[in-house]
Amino acid sequence: MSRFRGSYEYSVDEKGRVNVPAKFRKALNPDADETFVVVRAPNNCLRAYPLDAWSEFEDELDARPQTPQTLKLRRQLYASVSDSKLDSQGRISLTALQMQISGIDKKLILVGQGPYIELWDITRYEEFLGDGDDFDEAFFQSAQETMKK
Amino acid sequence: MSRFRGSYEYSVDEKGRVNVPAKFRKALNPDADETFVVVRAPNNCLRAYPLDAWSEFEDELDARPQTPQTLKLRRQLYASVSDSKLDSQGRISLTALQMQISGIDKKLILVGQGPYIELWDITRYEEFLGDGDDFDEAFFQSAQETMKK
DNA sequence: TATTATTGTGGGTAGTTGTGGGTATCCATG
DNA sequence: CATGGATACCCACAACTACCCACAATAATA
Repeated sequence: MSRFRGSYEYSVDEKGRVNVPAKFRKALNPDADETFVVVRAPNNCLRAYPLDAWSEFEDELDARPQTPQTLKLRRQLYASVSDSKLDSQGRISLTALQMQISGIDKKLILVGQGPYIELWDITRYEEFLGDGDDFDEAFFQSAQETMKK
Repeated sequence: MSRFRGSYEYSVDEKGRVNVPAKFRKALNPDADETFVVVRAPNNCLRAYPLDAWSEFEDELDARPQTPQTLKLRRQLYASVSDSKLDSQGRISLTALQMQISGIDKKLILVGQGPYIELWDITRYEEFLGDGDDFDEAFFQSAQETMKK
């Protein structure tokens, strides 16, 4: 399974193309067929899933009972989904909608989050993390959770 | 499992490379693929986990339900994460962000902490420890906590 | 204490990667 | 069929990374 770690600050060109860091490309599972699925995620950022991981998620989504909630979620999710194969220079491209939602226009940051990558407009990212430096607090809380096992 | 003991005072070069003490390299689990995952830790220091140990933690993190809280924690954690394979001279490299957070610029100390290594700017480390020698107190307090369980 | 081997430090260099453009091809539309 | 817009492909330059080698410092051995 693909695992992404580290954060990289890049830029989108005027055609909506984003370079995927070489490290991420190397970490990409061959089953993913060089393809990322980009989708909207909470806090107005984007996520890029390797195709194979996304397919699994889709299967799981299909299996859910069709309640009004899941139906709504499916519609909202799929509205923003695009799949994008790495081009010959190792880039993927974002749709206009995705750029609009995420506020990405020039500088962005790609953050490896284990099984997927998050894409943020650089300004929004710093704002999100900068809201009070409660890192230490969060850390100890998490450590506690882990220990519960 | 890897076990690191002892502390070593080294220096970062202008490219952000840090030598890993020979003793630590020998203690590294072969499963770690010569790779350390460096991440921010409490008190503005850094931790280096062997890849295999870090992966276990990631699996546990992935298994958690995606609530706003866990998402934020993940982001805070991953914001500073990098993975770094030992180069041909047995060094790992720190990112600009990691050096900024930890204040490491020239001299640093690597402290073996059992399953992981802590990296401190040498000045901050001495300040942190120097704030009153409360070793005895800490020793007895911690021993008591352990007994409670 | 002398000798040798190992380990830490500091660059230099070649290859890879990121950025920005240009050009061709395809598709929808008039 | 012609036109405009979008997409994919290709190339060139700049920047960076990883690799290599040399030297210094330390530790180990006799």
